[in-house]
Amino acid sequence: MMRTGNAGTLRGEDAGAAVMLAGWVAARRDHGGVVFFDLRDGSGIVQVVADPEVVGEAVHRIGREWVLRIEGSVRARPDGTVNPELPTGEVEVAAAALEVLNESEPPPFPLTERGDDVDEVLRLRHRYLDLRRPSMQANLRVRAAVNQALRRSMSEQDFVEVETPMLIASTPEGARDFVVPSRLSPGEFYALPQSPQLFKQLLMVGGLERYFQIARCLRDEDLRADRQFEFMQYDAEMSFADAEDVMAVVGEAVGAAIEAVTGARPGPVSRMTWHEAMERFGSDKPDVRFGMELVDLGEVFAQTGFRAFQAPAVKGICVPGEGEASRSTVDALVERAKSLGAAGLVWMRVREVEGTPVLESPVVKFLSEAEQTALIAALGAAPGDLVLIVAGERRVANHVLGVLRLDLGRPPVNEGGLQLLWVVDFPLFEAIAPDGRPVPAHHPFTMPHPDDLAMLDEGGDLLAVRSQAYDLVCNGWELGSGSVRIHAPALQQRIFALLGIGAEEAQARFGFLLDAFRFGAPPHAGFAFGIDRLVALLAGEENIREVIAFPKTQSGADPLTGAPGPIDPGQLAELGLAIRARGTPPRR
RNA sequence: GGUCCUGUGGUGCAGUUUGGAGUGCACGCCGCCCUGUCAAGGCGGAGGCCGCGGGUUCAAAUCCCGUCAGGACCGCCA
Repeated sequence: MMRTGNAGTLRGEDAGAAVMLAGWVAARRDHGGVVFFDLRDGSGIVQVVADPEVVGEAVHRIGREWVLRIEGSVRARPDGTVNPELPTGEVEVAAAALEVLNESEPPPFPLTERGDDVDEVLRLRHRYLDLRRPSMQANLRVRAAVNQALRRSMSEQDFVEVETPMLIASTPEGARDFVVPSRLSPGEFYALPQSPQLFKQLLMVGGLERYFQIARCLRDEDLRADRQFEFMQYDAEMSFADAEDVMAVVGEAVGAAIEAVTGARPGPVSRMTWHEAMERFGSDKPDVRFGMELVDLGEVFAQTGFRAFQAPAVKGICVPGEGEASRSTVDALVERAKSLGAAGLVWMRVREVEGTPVLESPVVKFLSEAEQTALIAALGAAPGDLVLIVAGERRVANHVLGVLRLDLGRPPVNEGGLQLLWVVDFPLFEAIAPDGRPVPAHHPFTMPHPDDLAMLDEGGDLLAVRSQAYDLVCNGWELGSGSVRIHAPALQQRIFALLGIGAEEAQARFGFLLDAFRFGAPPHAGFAFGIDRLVALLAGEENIREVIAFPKTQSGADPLTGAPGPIDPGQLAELGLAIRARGTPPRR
C-alpha cells in the first residue's frame, strides 16, 4: 500500500493517527536540525516535520517537486505554531520514515498561485506542471462537477445520451470546417463537426424524443479569450416540444450545474427580448450586472439644429465618474467608436456651476439650452460624469455604444454573481444582403414566429420577422442558443427560396436531412451551450484556457506537443495529398 | 485581413520617454550556517544573444524598418 489517505484532508481530530502519505514537495524549509516540507497531493497540502537523525541526512538534498512517501503520525502542532491559513494548519505529520519515490529538476516557474503571472506560453509548454497549481486543480474539478451535474440532470429529466460521429460530411454552412483527408477515398475529405446539429435532428426523426450529449465541437475560426478551435457543448433536442419546454429543461440543467459548484441553486432565469437587449444594452448578449444603459435621445434632439444629430437615431450613455478623463483618453474613445463603424463620437464632460450640472464640450455651442437640460435629464447625468453620444443608423449607434459601455464599465468576471438571462424573439434575418437576399440570423432550419409568418410573403418586412430562437446569456457571455426547428417541408422550402437556395442546392447541401423529414418528422426544438464558458464563469476566470487542461494559443498552436506540424511524406502520399509552396497555384 | 499591447539571467519586474560599460529589485538555483518554520532566516556565489534580423549613430536594451512569438480586440464564429 502506497498511502493510507490524503494530505489535504487531515484535521485536528486526526491527531495520534498513524498515516502513510505520498505526494510532491510544494515547499521546503530546512532549519538544519529539522526540516519542514509542505507535502502536496490532489487533496491539498499538509506540513511534514522530518528530523534528519530519524529519516537520514539525505533529507537535506530533497528539493521542490520531488515525489515523497512519508510514514509517520499525525500530531497537533505545538502551541503558537498553528497555521490558520491552511485547512490542515492545526496538525502536522511527524515523519518516522521518508522514501524518495522520484527526484525532480527545479520547476521552470513557481507552482503556486503566483504562477498565475507567468508567461502563458511557458505554462502551456509545461502544462503538466501548471496543472499541479491549486487554481488549475480547482478549475478542472469545477469542470468535472459541471459535466457530472449536467449528465445527472438530463438523465433525471428522461433524456437519452447519444454519441454522434466525429468524421462527417462537410456542409458549406456556418463556420469553416476542420477537414480530414480520406485514405480509402483519395482526394476526398471528412469534416469534423461544428456541432451535432444535423444529427440531433435526425435523432428526432429516429424517435429518440429526448436526446442530449456532451459533445466536442470544432470550428476553424480565429481564437479568442472565449473561443478555442475545439470546445465542449451541452447539446439537447426534444420532440413534441416548444420553446418553453426547452427553456425549462435547459434552465433546470444549468441550475443543477451551478448548484453543484456553488452549493446554491440560482433563481429562475429572467427574460428579455432581443429588441430590448439591443436598445438598452447595444448587444444581443447584454451584461446586466451594471447600468450605463443606452438612452434614446431622439426626442431630445427631434428639432435640433446640430447637423450631426440629424440622424435616424441619436443615442447616448452616461459614464459615472469619468468626467475628468484626459483629452487623450477621450480621443481614444473617439477612435474606438470610429473603428466600430460610427461616423463620430460626441463627448461631453458634466461639471457643476452654481449648484447645477453643466455640459462642457466642443459641440455644446451647437445645442440649445433646452436640449442641454433635456439631455442631462434623459441620461440622469451628474457632475463628474462623462456623456458619450453616437448618432447614425440605429444598429450602428446601438453596437458602438454597447461596446463602449463594456469597455468603460464592465466589472471583473467574478463580481456581481451569475446573471442568467434568456434573450428571446430574435429576428429571423439579421440583414438584407446587397443582392436583396435576407441573411439568416441563426440557421436556415429555424422556425419563424407563428404571428409573423405573413411577413414572409412578397413585400413583407423581412427584418421584422421574429424567429423562435433563444439565447442563454450570462454576464455578457453568450453561453448558447437554440430554436424551434422547421419540421414541415413546405415551410422549409419557402425559407430556402427566400434565402436563394434552390431545391437542387438544398438537396446537395442538406439532402439527407430533407429526405429524413419526408418520413414523418416530429415537431422538435433544441438547444446547445458552451460548457467551457459556463465553467469559466463559475471558476471566476476571464479566459476559457484556464478551464481547459490542454488548450491552444491564440494562433492555434499547442506549445506542449508542438501541434500543428508537418507530417511524414509517406503519410501524404498515402492520402493522395501534395503540399505546394506558398504562393504557387494549385495543380489540377 | 486589420488595430493595439507585450518580449531584459530559470521566474516576475524596473531600466526604453531624453542613446553613453548588462545597471537594479524580488523570487528561484548552487555552497556554507541554522531545531518551530510555513513564500523560513543569515552569509557567500553562479547565472544575460536585452526575442531575432537589418539600419541610423563615434556609441543602441533604448531611435527607425522588418520579422517571429504571445495576448486583447475588430472582421470571422449560420
